[in-house]
Amino acid sequence: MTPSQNIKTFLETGPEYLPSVSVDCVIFGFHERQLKVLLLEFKHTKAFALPGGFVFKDESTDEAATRILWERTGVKDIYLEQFHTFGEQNRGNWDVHKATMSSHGFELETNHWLLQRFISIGYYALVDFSKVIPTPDIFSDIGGWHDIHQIPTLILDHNRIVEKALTTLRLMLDYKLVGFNLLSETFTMNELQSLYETILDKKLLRANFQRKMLSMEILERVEKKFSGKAHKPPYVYRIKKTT
Amino acid sequence: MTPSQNIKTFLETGPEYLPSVSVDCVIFGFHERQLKVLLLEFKHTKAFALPGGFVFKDESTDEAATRILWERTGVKDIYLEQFHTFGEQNRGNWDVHKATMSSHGFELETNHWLLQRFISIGYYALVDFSKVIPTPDIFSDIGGWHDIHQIPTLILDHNRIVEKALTTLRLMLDYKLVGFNLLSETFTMNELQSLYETILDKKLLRANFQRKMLSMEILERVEKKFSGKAHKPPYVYRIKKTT
DNA sequence: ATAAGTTTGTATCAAAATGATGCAATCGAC
DNA sequence: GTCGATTGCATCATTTTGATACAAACTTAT
Repeated sequence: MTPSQNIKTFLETGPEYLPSVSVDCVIFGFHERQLKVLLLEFKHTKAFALPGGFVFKDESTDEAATRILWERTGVKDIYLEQFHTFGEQNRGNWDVHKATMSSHGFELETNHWLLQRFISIGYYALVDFSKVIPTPDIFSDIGGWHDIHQIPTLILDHNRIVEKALTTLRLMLDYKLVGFNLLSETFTMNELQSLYETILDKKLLRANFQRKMLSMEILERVEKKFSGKAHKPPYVYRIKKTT
Repeated sequence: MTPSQNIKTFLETGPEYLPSVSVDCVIFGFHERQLKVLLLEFKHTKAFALPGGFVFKDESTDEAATRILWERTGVKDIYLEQFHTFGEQNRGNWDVHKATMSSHGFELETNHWLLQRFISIGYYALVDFSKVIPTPDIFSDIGGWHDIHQIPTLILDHNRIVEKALTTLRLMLDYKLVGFNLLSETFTMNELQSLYETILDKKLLRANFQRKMLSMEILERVEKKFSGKAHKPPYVYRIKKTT
C-alpha cells in the first residue's frame, strides 16, 4: 500500500473509533546513561509529536495504549501505566495534521472527525532500549529517541504531557520499584544507580544506594561476573522471580 | 419544572456534550470520626451511584468535575483532583438508567446517546462535611453520606472507582498534605490524628503524630482554647497562609 | 612477576528520623 | 482540694539514612 492509501484507509476508520478520546504514550528508554523519549517527526512540517492514536470501540483504553506501543516499538509485554488524562477545551491547534494530510492530497473540512476536540489519556511506558525498533506511523516519517533534556517543541500540549509523565515516573520510582523495566534483563549495580541518578537528576552515594537496593530483597545475583575492565568485576543482577 | 421536564431537557442536551466522555466524583467527607463518601440513590431501582455527569463541549474536564461537584454539594473552591480514567469496553450495564428513564415515561432506544460506551474520568474531592448540602441530580432522588466501610453495591464499575480513589488518597496523604481539606477551618490535633487514623486505617502514637505535624511547620496555633470538657484544653490549629 | 590504577563490595561510624514511654499541666466534676 | 481525663512535650531506645574508609579483584604498565 502507498502512504496515501494508508491515510485514506485511516481517515475512513473514523467511525470505528470512540469519539473524543485519544491516547498518547510517553515511551521512556535508557541509553548511554541518558533518559530518552521516543518521538515521531513529520517530514513536511518538521513537527514533533508523541506516539498516539485512538481507541477502537471494542477495545479498552489500556488495550489501545498497548497496541499503539506495539505498533511504534515492535515490543509487547511492556511496563505501561496510565498517569493522567488531559482534558482542556483547547489543547492546541491541529494545523500540523491538516498540513500533513494536505501534503498527501487530502483536504480536511473543518468539521472532519480528526479535527474535533479530543481528550487524551496519557500513558507512560518503560522499555528496554535495545529491544525497540522505532517505527513511524502514517502521519510521521521518522521515529527516534530524544534525550529528556533536549525535547524539541512538540505539537498540541505534548510537551506538558512529557513533563507530567516524568514527574509521575520520579514519584513512582521508589514507591513501585519500576525502574528495572528500563534496563536489560541483567544489569550491574552501577547501571542501576546511574539509571536512578538520571531519572531523579541527582547524585547518589554508591555505598548507600547498594545497601538500599539489596535490603529490598528483590535482586538476585546471577552467578556470573563481568570481564574486560581493569578493576574488580561487579556482580550482575536480575529481578527475583516473584513465585 | 417537573422532574420529567428536567429529564426531557437533559436528554436533549446530548449533542452539547463531548461524546464518550463522562466524569465521576468520589466526594470524601469526615464526620464523627468516620470517612464518608457521598452517594446518590435512585428511588425506583434502589440503585446507588457516584455523582457524575458529562463534559460540555466548551468546558474542560476539570471544569466539568468542579461543576458536578458544585451541583451535588453546593460548595465551590474545593480540593479536587483527577486520579484515574476508567476505559474498559464494558464498564457494566445501563439497565438502571433505562429503568429510571422508563419510570419517567422515556423509553430509550438501544442506540440512544446515553446508552453508548463512555469512558469515565475519576476525580476525588475532599470537602468540609459541615458545609455540604447533598443534592440529588435528575436521575436520583436521594443524596447521602455513606461510611467508607459500608459502601453498598454501586452501578457500573463505581465500586472499583471508589476503591481506586481511596488507594490514591492514602498514597497522597503524606505526600501532598491534603487531609486538612476534610476538616473545618480550625481543628484540634486530636481531630487531625483521628482523620489520619481513619484514612490510613491504623492507630498512630499520639506524641509522635503531634511531633511530626508540628515539624512540618504548616500549622498555626489559633490563640483560643477549647472549653467544656473535664481536661486540659487542646490548642486549636489552622493551616498557615502560604504567603 | 610485580606495582600501579580502577572499581567493587561491604564495614563502620555519625547524624537524623522514628518508635515508645513517662510526666507535669490544666481543665470539669465532685 | 482531690480525682479522672486529656494534652503538650521531654526523653529515651531503636531504626534508618548519610558519609567515609578499606580490602578485594581485576587489567595494564613496567
